[in-house]
Amino acid sequence: MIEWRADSARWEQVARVIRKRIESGEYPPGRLISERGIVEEFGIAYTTARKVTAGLRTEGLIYTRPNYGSFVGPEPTDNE
Amino acid sequence: MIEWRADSARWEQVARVIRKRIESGEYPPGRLISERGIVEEFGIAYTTARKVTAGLRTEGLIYTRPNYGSFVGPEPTDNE
DNA sequence: AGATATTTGTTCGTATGTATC
DNA sequence: GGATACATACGAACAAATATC
Repeated sequence: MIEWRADSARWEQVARVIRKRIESGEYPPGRLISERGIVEEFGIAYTTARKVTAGLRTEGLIYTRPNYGSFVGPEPTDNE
Repeated sequence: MIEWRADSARWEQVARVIRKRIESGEYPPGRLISERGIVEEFGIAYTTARKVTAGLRTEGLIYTRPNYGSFVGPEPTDNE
């Protein structure tokens, strides 16, 4: 369970945890936990979980295939 | 960008802009810009954007379907 | 082809706390 | 002190695309 801190937004704190899991290899390249999964695990609202994935996406740490899922790693290109 | 004036509330100033767009036909009957869209475009807080739609709703200029969206025009009745 | 399950996408509704004028 | 505005978060409903069986 996360001990929420008052000095940063919850979505940022959750993003930090997931970022660490990616960097440590706990979340290897491939499918990421779903947004609803994040809701369940961290006990946050869906709208907040959306901000988590949006943040990680902006960082380039994950990419998202619409209506399907998010993935750890760089966005794949066409020719492959 | 809106140049905020001190003589009226921000939500009123934004409502005035949207009202003009409706009356000019720039916003035709049908779906209105979302509340979050208003937040983005005008650089105001969500709670303030809520007051904008509330005001336009009170005027009867728009109606809102909960959890779905706001629409330009009169509230539809059941029998049609 | 069709039904189903899964997942993301979008939107409004509501509440709380903080800051500023 | 009250009104206004901002930031954040939770909750809920529904839409739409995708993959699977």
